[in-house]
This record gives sequence, structure tokens and C-alpha cells, in this order.
Amino acid sequence: MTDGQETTGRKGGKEGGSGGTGLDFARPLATVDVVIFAVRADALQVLLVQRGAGAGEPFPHAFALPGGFVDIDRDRDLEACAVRKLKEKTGVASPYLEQLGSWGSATRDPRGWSATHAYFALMPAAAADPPLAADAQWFPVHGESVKPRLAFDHGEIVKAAVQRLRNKVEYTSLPAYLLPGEFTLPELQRVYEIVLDRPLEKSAFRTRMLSADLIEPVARMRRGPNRPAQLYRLKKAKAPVYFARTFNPPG
Amino acid sequence: MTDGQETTGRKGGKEGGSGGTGLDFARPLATVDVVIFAVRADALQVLLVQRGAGAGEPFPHAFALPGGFVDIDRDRDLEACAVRKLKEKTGVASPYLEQLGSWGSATRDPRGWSATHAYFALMPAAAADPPLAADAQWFPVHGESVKPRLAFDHGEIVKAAVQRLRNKVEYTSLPAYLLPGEFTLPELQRVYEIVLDRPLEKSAFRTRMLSADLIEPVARMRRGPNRPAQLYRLKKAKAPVYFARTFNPPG
DNA sequence: CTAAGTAAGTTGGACTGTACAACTAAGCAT
DNA sequence: ATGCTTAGTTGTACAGTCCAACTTACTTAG
Repeated sequence: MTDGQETTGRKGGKEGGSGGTGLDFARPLATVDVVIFAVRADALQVLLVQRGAGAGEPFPHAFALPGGFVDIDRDRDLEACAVRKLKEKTGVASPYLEQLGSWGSATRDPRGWSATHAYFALMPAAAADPPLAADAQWFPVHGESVKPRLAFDHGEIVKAAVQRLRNKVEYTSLPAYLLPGEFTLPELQRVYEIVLDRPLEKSAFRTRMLSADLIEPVARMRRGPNRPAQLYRLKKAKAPVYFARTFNPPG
Repeated sequence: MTDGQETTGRKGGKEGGSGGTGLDFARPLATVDVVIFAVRADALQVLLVQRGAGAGEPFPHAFALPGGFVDIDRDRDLEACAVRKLKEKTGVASPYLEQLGSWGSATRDPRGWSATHAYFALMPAAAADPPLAADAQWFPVHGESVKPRLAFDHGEIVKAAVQRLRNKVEYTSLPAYLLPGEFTLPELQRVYEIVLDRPLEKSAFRTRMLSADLIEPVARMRRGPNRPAQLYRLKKAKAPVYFARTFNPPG
């Protein structure tokens, strides 16, 4: 039985009920939330928004993930909904957006049975720096979470997002999406180290990055107080690269 | 704005509407579907059910994934819902159940905007062999899909599940859940090869499996027409193990 | 102009684990 | 006993990381 083939277990239409189509039972609330990561001030940070305190609003004043109800008139699909939420808070389209999972239960929202579709996004620090929504704020990740206690089960979702990010960073090129269009190899390595919270070997890192068909040098150097560094950019339309090994396995 | 903090964009309560709580807008349909894998007859197979042809049923007679609407009175959370669907079709609890992702759009179900939470499950062939529901049937995976054209977007979901399974099998111990409690190393290797559709090196495979803190020998041998093989079992309460490298990287 | 300092980038040997292939071991069939 | 089949081991080659020392290129201080 799939997608409503069920002929038993129909519930009285508490909140739903379109009459006669066999869909006359209560539907859970459906939301989308986005965990937006950036590396700012040498730290992995997450964008959170402070909730209002209107009538009937759960978790007033608490911080929460950017998100909200699926709008079946405006959102063609879940990802479009996530892109909309992301744009509302940052003003930009993220260079990387991935579905994280869904959380649904009778108790996670005091207003009733609800399920959220969680996404996680990576963006360069510069992209989302000034043009934030007024109620949005960046928080550094400590361990696997952020300091403020979050509304709903968003603390758990953030934790899952950090774990997923760390795990994938071990064997993929995801951190490239946390940097602007041009970057040096030491900058890229630093982002890996910030996300993993662990130092990496310079020579192994360079060998791996350069032998992966991932980045290409541009005809410019990053100049600073010492030896200039070669600038690179992601190769065009590069999906994330998967490496055959993880880095320097911890333990 | 999160989980209904939105104060704009409220829709007239087409199907929802609990009056006065700020939730008076249409909700998408919410379902759960499960991609159930087993290795049977030396092939990776997926369990599908044939849809009925009642009034208003979309995709009559088509094959689809086991699943159905979330029942907000019976299902405490999404995973409980998936376990229920799985049990209804196989009669057993799967030793491994993982969330795969969610698919939601205005068009995937002709009855309206709907979102499904997809899970994937692994089970030993023996566990689900005879006690199948009458409308359920196993289909071998060819490439990344099954032969019958599936209802809804279930073809896409099966494809994603196969890709996820193959990908994870490269560096985890997941295939152990496709075998009964006791198994030999050649049997385990064979399951890896069936899932990956690629031969593996015997000695490297054995070295990796035995050095991972994953399985332990039992005091019995599998006897056959030739040399007996040592039987192993998963160590108690073992979560899947992640290896630091993939197998024999293709290409 | 030179020397010191710093970060970029390279080099080479030790180590780990897979790739490949040949080998031994243990059972059954004839 | 001989041969067949599958379980399991051994040994060399190779790839990639680990670690540390090294060279390169630029800035700044004197």
C-alpha cells in the first residue's frame, strides 16, 4: 500500500477533508528548515533567526533555523521551498544545497503532528555578510552545536548537519563551496581544518587536491607579507569530488 | 521565520483550517515509503507492491514502494511509521533502517501537493522469504532500477536508494545486514560483490573485514562439498563500521 | 643592500594498506 | 591415491599518507 492506497485507517478530517476523494483524514504540518553554514572569523558558523512572540507562536524569542511552512501555491517542490527560505534570509542563492533529512513526530511542534524537511547549505562568508535579514544572526559551532537553546528539535537538526558536514568533508571537496570563487591552497586547507577541527598534513593535502580533477590555477597570485600563493578556482560545473580515502583518520 | 512564524502568505484553508491558531492554510499530503533490499538468488532485489484499482486511486495496478499516508494517530514519529509499513509487508522488523530522503512536489501525486519521506531497509533473504503480503513481490535490480515502471516518482526513489546503498557499501559494513546471523567471509564478500556489481580482491577483503572491529568467529564451520569455512557473526550491537578507504576504486 | 622572518611549496624516507598472483589447506568424488 | 573445488595465506609491487626537513619568494628592519 503506497501513497494512500490504504483503505483502512482513515481518520475523521480533523483539520483536513476534501470530501469524497479518499483523503479525508488529518494531515501533519509540513515545513522546511535550512542549516546554513559559513566559515567566518576562522570558525564554522550557522545562521539562526529569532522567533517572534505573536499570539499562538510557539517558542517565542527563541532562536531557530531559517524555515517555515511549505507553501503549496508558491513552492513547486521541496527544494524550491528551501531555496526560497534561504534567499529570504541571506538574499543569495547558495552554491551548495543538499537535503539533510526529515524530522517528524507528534510532539516536536506544540501545534500538532509536524514534519520538517531539513536542508543544509554552504556559502562563502562574503556572500552573506552584510545583506542579512534583521532577525538573522550568525553563531559559531562549538563541538556539534551552537550556544543558544533552539526552538523545536532544531538543536538536534543542527547536530545532524554538523556531523554530516564533518563526515563528508573527510572524503569530498565540499569545503570549496565555503570559499569565494578564487582561493589559494593554504586557504582551502584552512577551511578543511576549521570544519574538521583538526590539523591536516600540508603535503598530503596538496597532493590530493591537485591530483583530483577539481580545481585549476588561474593566472593570478594572492600577494601578502610573504611568498605569494597560487590562486585556484573550482573547475566549471564541478559536482563535489569523492576521494578514495579519508584524511588522516582520527584515532 | 521558522515553522510557522510566517505571518504573511497564509492561504485560505482549502483542506486544512483549525481556526484561530494561525494554521489555516492548505497542507501537503504526507506519506512514508520504504525501499526494502534483500539479496536473493544471487541478486540484489527490491520489494514492490501492486496498487489496487479502487475509485480515485492513482496509478491503478502499477507497482510501487511499500508505504502510505502518515497516520498521526498511530505513528508517533516518521521512523515508527516506516517500521509499521515495513512490518505490514514483510512481517519482520528490519535489522537496518535508514532515512533516505524526502521527495515533495505539486505534481508527483495527482491528488495534490504531496511529500513522501523515503526510508531504505536491509534484511536477510531468509527473513522475508515466505511471509510476504499477498500483493508484495521481489524484483531484481538491473543497473540502478527495476524493470516495471513504478507509480509516482518511485522509480527515482529506487534509483536514489540503489546509489546510496552502493556508495555506502564502498566504505561501510552495511552488507552484513543482508546476511543471516551467522555467515562466512566468502559469503560476505559475495554480498559485497553483488551489491557493487564488481569483483573484489579476496585477500584485501579478508584483511579489511578481520581488522575492523566488526565481526567475531563462532565455534562452528560451514561445511560443504569442499573445505569448510569459518562462521562469523556481527559483534553485539554493532553500528555500521566506516572504513578509511573505499574498495578497489573503480577506474 | 643585506639579514631576518614568514608563509608557500617541494622533497624523500617510513609506514600502511590494497593489487595481484601464486601458493597451501581441507574437504569431497571417483 | 588422484584430482577438483573452495577456504585461506603468503609475498612482492605499488599507491598514497605521515612526518620532517628543505628550498623558494616575498616583506620588513636595519
